[in-house]
Amino acid sequence: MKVVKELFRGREIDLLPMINLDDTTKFQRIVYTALMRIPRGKVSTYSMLARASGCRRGYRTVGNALSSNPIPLIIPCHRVLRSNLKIGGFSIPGVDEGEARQLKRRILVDEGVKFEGEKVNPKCLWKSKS
DNA sequence: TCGGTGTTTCGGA
DNA sequence: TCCGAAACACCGA
Repeated sequence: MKVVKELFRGREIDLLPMINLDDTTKFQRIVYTALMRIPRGKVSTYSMLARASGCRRGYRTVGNALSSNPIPLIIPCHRVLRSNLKIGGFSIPGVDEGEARQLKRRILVDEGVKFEGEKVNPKCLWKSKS
């Protein structure tokens, strides 16, 4: 948990190589890689990740990949929102769902993402095409 | 083998 | 504009 704190205090992550991708599928790796490309303070959506992964209708798979991500929070699954800019679901094993959602929002705020109620500021959206 | 998943998109009314 | 259905890929029972 200490590491996690450090992560969101502004330190960039070089932990990607540490992540064992052997247990992940090809599609998941694509998703994770795309996720890592999201800069701090930016967020993405399931749809965008799906597009980035090559499958326009792979959003469900993306959600599945995120929910079963090897290292929650290190893989910035918290930067993934629904297409309507709402948080959507977020759960961490061993953490209450409500707590996890709060944590997610807090992390995003800490990273510079601006919230408008339950939604995030569209300006904080990260576009793979830029 | 089957159904569910942190959802989205598309077509018809 | 709104509602219903279908959709890629993958995981667990």
